[in-house]
Amino acid sequence: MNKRPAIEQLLCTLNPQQKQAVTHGDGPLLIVAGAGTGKTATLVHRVAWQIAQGVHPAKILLLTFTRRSAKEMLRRVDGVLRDLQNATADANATGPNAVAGSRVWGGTFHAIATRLLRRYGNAIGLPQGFTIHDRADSEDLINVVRSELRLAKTDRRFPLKGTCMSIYSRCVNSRQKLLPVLKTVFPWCEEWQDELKRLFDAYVDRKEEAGVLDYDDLLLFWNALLADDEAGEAIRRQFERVAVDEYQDTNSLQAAILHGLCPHGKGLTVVGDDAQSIYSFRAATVRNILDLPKQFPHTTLVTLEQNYRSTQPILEATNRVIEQARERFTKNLWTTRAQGRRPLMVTCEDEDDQTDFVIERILEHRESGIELQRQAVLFRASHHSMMLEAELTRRNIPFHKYGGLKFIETAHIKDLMALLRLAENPRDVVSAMRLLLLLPGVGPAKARKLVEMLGDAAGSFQAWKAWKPPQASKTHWPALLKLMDTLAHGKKPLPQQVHLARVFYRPLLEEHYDNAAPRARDLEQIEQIAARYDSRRSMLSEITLDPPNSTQDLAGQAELDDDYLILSTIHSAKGLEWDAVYVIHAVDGNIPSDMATGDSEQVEEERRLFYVALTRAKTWLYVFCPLRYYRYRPGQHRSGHGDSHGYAQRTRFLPDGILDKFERQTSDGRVVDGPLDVHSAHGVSRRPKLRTDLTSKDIRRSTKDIW
DNA sequence: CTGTTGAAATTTTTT
DNA sequence: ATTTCAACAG
Repeated sequence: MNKRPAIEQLLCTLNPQQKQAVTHGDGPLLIVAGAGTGKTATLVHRVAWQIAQGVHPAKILLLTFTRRSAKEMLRRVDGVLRDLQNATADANATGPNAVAGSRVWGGTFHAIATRLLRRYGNAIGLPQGFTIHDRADSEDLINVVRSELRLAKTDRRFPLKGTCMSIYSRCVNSRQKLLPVLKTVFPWCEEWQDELKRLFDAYVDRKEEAGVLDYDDLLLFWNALLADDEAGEAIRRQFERVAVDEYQDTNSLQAAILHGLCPHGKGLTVVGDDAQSIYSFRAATVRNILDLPKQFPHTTLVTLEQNYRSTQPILEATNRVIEQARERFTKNLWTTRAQGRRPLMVTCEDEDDQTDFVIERILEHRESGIELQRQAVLFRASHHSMMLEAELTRRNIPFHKYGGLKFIETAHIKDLMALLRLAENPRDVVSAMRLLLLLPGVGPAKARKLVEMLGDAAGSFQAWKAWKPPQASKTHWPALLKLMDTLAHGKKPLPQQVHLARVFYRPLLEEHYDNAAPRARDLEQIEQIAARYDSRRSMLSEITLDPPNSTQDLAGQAELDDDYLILSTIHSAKGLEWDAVYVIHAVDGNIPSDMATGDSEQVEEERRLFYVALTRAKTWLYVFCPLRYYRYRPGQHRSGHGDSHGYAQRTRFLPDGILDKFERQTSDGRVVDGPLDVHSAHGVSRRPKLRTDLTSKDIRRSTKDIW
């Protein structure tokens, strides 16, 4: 087995720290990797190196934060392996392609959990065909229980379903009891402790009866599986090596799973950056990464500090931002990309101004050779990009938005999915209720009755044959019976099943929603992509675990050769990089979000979030601060604009002391030198009009008149 | 029992 | 602006 030359070749592109990480043996390894330090490359090479050392690919598990990064990593692992094989081909050292055929296991915790539970689930009494509830479904089910327990109408207001779900989820993911969770995270719900307990008990029972798992269950059951003597052992044997990306954003339950996978840390590699932990709202805890060496005493620590992404001026600015953090982060990022401009802080008059300026700059950069795909606009909350989206659409600039409301979460898609899911799992009460309530003349009472009938008949839709539908659903009902009968057999090819469901649903769609036509087109898209899945079951789980962001996303390759701009929430931008990055709405109240200024822990997380946004930039970085925000006061008539507005403050994460790391401009192109005067942006002549005829301000004015 | 209407409360980030 | 809840008409 003489693979030395090829491997040496593989390693020569790495710096000494990266090399150390890649060639580390099988003791527990913690890689603390600052932003842009080649963390993905290191992880990919490590996997390749392990395979070259004789570990079978199928025995390597790669846990990533998103499906997107899983795909990217697997692609790159394949690439490196191919290189390796080509290099060793003549030495005939690789043997009969042990490698090319079988792939590394890769995916999110939830996706991997699903695969393992389908395979080993019966060891802990899980039905083969369990369906998965997304967040909204889980809330619906908890709402059913909530009203059954008559918690909905108490004299004092009981927490809403979303809040209940958050509390439950927090308990599961942080592996804490209800009371401490209430005390620390939901203090205003503390008085409901007993009721919440009853609620959660009943909720768990209902999931069990329905043969359904929610997101939290996927982790919970995976963890339970590892505790099972036989199944746990089988899984541990299956994975000799486990690597986890973005470890700073894992929670206690996920840490427990890792412990179950690698009881003594053998074969475990963990990568992360404590300065980039931004998911505490999902019960992620930075303690996981900080305490790993305590958990596994023999842990080797490797720190990556050489940044390959950004220019020196950008790094200087971002380093200053994170230095302000209450907890000190010891890494000091440096780069050899010395040349480059300081990041630009642009003070705009208002959001319209910001929109115009951002678009103008994007087009300029594109003209100078940076295609749209290599540019991204980042923002704190999904709706912050609404005006920009409207303007981009108007100007026919293609864009792709990540984060925010998912296409899959729209009502009509959920309706169709509920129908398919009920066929897959007739015990899925939430799906059944959703479907039945669509029928005219059927309300909660009749729907509940029908669900009960279905349950008594052990999920056979024959049970509905005898039921007499209300007048309004005379035609729908027989059609539904026929449809469910066909789908339940599951004999027909999947695209045809979706087609039948779609045809049945069409009239209901028109009855329930105003704009039926575009919605119907979305459903056609679903039918189109159905052919890509092996089975209805895998289609349903994959779509709930990896929700496509848009129909374009679903369509997949079709759009790929077109160039499009990236819009993304900062959270969704994690781990990615672009040549030009525009951070918009960098104003107190947005960054940090008003919702998160309660305690300093939260503010610190918002700071890291801002840091994540800034460190996405390779060459060009823009930060925008609109000064004036229009206030929407319902009831008060607004004539024209400017009469009801407020002034915003630049984000507190860019205090005066670090502004020298930025170039500063107002949106009319003037460079500002002295301390920023809030009013300096006013009354100055506007810069020349853009190449298009109207500015967004004109548009906004015209839409105001319609209201 | 269903479907509609109006008033009141809430308003982020995601697997 | 959207979601939730209670009250009322059919």
